[in-house]
Amino acid sequence: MNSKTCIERMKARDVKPTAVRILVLEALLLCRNAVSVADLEAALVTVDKSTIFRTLNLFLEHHLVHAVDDGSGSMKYEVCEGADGCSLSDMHVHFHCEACNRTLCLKSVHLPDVGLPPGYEITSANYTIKGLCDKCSKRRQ
Amino acid sequence: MNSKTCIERMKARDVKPTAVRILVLEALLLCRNAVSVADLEAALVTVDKSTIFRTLNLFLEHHLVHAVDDGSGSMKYEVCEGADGCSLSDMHVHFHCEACNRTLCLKSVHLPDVGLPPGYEITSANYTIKGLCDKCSKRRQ
DNA sequence: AGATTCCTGCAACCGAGTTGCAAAAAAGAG
DNA sequence: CTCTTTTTTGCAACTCGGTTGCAGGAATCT
Repeated sequence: MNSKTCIERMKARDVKPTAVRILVLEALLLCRNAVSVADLEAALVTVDKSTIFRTLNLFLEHHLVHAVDDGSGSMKYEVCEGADGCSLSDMHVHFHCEACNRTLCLKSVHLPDVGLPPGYEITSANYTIKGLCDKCSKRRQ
Repeated sequence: MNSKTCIERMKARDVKPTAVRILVLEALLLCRNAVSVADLEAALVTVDKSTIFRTLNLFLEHHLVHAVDDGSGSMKYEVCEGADGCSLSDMHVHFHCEACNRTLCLKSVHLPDVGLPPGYEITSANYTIKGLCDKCSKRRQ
């Protein structure tokens, strides 16, 4: 259904749209939150773990997705929204729920700009907050 | 030399100061930056890896140290500065240099407060910036 | 001293991520 | 269309950070 937009996204970033890559990108677009390789493995039973890894790394290099380290032990991936990949200022804060193990995108909260000392070069940044999401904090009481 | 302050710190947080724990805490206090278990293992050749882990986890529970996930693949640890452990507002931004693999504490840059949606409970937060530190960015040119 | 509890070292294990290699698929040449 | 070359994929084996079970040792208590 949205395989067309998938293919277009890939072509726009110089990624050859193979069958597996379309499956991976579709799966990524389907989930609203940041997902792990294990999540993708479960969703795409026919595709091998190493292939998913290599595909995600390819997507990362071509700025189709970005990686979110939520401190859960496994990296999460998310499709870039900007037309030209994600710039740092487009990146948002993530919330990792320690109860349900989901990583939610707080898209409204952009990464606050911090003044780095001179000479420092930024390549990426990650602001992740851990705790309980609204659903889990309610359930606990 | 500062083993006395080590013992005091532990007692203040209800941690029995054993020989190994003093060694670990001393080593942590010695380094100005956040260090990994591997770093501590190298510094304390007589102490087993699993013991260092368990010691750090004990320290974490008792708020003697806090963990910094710098996205390098190995967790880093740092002694809490506040008298009463680290509150969230005392936490600072970290910079991980991808060239020299050090994790520097930008102690002057406190974690910017973000407005979370209602119902969310925070237990910890991590803001890590990756890139090149001043020394490595100079060396590259 | 003897019993109990806590701490530590060792070895084995787990899971995320990576790599080498060969088979399969796609692209290109004639 | 067929043969060759390149790219992609699956499999298995591996690395490494982190964890766990267990037994020996140290400390604490009576």
